[in-house]
Amino acid sequence: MTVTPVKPTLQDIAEQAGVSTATVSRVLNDRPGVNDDTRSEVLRVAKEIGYVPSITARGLATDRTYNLGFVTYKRDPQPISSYHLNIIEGIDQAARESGCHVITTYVKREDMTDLSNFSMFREQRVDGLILAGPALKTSFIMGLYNSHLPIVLLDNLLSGLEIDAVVCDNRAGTYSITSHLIEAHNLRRLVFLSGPSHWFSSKERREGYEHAMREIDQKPEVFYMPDTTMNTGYDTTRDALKLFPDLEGIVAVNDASALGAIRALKDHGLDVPHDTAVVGFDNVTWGPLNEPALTTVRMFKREMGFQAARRLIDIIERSAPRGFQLRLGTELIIRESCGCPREASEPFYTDFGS
Amino acid sequence: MTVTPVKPTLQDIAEQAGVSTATVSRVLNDRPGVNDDTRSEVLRVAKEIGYVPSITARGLATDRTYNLGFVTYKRDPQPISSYHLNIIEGIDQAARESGCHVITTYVKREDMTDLSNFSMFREQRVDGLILAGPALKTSFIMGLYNSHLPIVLLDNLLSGLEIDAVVCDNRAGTYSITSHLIEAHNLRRLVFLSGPSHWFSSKERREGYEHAMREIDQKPEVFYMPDTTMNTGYDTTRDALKLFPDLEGIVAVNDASALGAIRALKDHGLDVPHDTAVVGFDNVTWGPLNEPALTTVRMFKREMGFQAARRLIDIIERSAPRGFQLRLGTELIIRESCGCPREASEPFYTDFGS
DNA sequence: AAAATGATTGTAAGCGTTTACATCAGTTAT
DNA sequence: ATAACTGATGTAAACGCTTACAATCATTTT
Repeated sequence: MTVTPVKPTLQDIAEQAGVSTATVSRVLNDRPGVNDDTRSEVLRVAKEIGYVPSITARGLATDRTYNLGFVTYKRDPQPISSYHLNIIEGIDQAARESGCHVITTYVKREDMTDLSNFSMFREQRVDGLILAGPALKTSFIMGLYNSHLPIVLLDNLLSGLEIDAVVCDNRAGTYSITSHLIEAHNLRRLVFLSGPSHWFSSKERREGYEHAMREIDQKPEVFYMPDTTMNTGYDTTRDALKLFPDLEGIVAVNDASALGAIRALKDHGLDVPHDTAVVGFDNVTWGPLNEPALTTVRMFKREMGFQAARRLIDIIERSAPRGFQLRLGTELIIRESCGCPREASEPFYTDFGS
Repeated sequence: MTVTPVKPTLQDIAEQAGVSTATVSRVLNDRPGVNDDTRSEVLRVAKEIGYVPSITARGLATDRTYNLGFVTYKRDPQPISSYHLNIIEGIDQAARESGCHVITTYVKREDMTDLSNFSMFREQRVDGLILAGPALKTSFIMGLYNSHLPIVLLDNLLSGLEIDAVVCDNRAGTYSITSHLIEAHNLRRLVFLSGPSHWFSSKERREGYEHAMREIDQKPEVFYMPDTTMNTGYDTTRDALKLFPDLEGIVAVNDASALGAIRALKDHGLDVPHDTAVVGFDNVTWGPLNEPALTTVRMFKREMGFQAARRLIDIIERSAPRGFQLRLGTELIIRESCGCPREASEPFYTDFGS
């Protein structure tokens, strides 16, 4: 059947349809100024010979790659965070809708020191970049920004810069979940487990917590952690317990550290949520599986990814004005770790179902 | 500083070094037959003007994209499985080592019906494809295979075909974990929760279980599930309980369904592992956090991804002979859900840490 | 009837590489 | 001294598209 698996080109269509390559190109790109009969004939031939455009050739001619880059951080030996999975899903969809594909890469700390390590990427592979997460170095981001490659930040923001970003309303999120602990469960002595103070989302989340605390004239107590992993959440909770033995609740900057906190409290002989409430932020898929099921703030990661990609494509294709910041809302997910009664159980949308 | 952000080309190097583009190309590709002085001068100029090759142009000339595709299945509304994360990590690394990048995409059921839906990918975007997981349709894979695009399967195998694959030793894995239940915990009445019977890994895993059961002259009891999610594991376990009220243990085809099984047993008033043992396969990151911590079989996913990518690159670059099958070993991870005592706790390498 | 307009199509020059082939200057062999 | 080789380099044609510009022809306008 496929004796000569030689790919048909624009040229071939042109010959068989008896027109020039220019016309074929116009038809294939839906450009105006082609007679309807010609158009349909070209389309027919294209279909008949199974034509597929060469993205490479098109790329060379138009100075594009039709690829979007998704860059995020990886800390050895931790695995890549599943946090990104939903984001990628959104990015992938938006990309498809515009005929783009997504190249994903995971940079380590050392990869960020010199941009030229990253040059294959930066210079040639993609039309633009989505940079996700708080752990990417500012100097790294700035370098990219200065290179004039279109970039959009996701769940991060560099203040004072005309740099596009999509984030969620971190402040409102922690404010509402902290308020929930205060109002629904009558708790007051709450501490906040924060990520590094210069991380954008940590900072905003802390502010939401502080705001809620001040409303009841309670002094905010913040623990800054070097990272926001479960292990660190565990360790930091032990510290917190020493300083505040009468702790009533922990507001964690993310779910991972919240889960660590719960472990630490349990190991310390405390009951969660009876003795101490714990809440997180992120709504990881394991949340409902934990005992107690984790109360948390959901961020719409899929949507964030989608919007970030959309934005990036706008910049690339329409050279849209830069410096947009899109802030998405959040949703309070009440489960048990705050002290609420168990609800009818939700289906398990775990992300490891194969 | 960057007044004219115009990318230097081969041409520019050639002019400044006073040689032809052919020579520059030879130098840049480490080809022999260039005088040492010329070579170093070219290199110097290239560095000085900050030259970076255009992968697109090179691609057009060499008929390559220097991109690898990673394709896997996504079932709405389930999120993308974190199962892939470790695999991707391995792929990414191997790709980098060969100057390639990885384009990831998630196909849905309907995307697989017609290969031309997938054509952008198939024909132009990548030099080869890694197809992961058991849920990709055989017709889809066959279509790709027949298109002469280099592909390698991961955690899947199409028998009777000269198609490259990297898999793990599923049989040995379930055999050893089933034997563990039998020998260490003296259990006999064990059922197997299987994925669809035509899924490669499910089939092999079932065989390992059956082998162990036959060794003790016990009739294997297999439940075929339509998928291997936690929800389905939950439901199927309820069914199993009806048929076999005196069940002593469940060997699940993967961790997700094992976790669902544990839930179902608990909801049924049974204690795991005291009344019923449960074991999984995969070693997902949630395993150690579950109560009881999950006993399972570890597959070296990172390594599998790495090897698959390596293989693919070999095929692409050296047109290595086709039809290799690489089978990696597994590792028994003993935790509590089989009935073993709690060990000193491992660090939490969750995959949701920030 | 000449000129202007507009719609359709073609021509050909890129885009930045690679590479088959040609060239040229030294060597070495005759 | 000529022929034959070698090693280093250059020439120019691809690769498969896009697109500025030119050309053609049928209508309209004057």
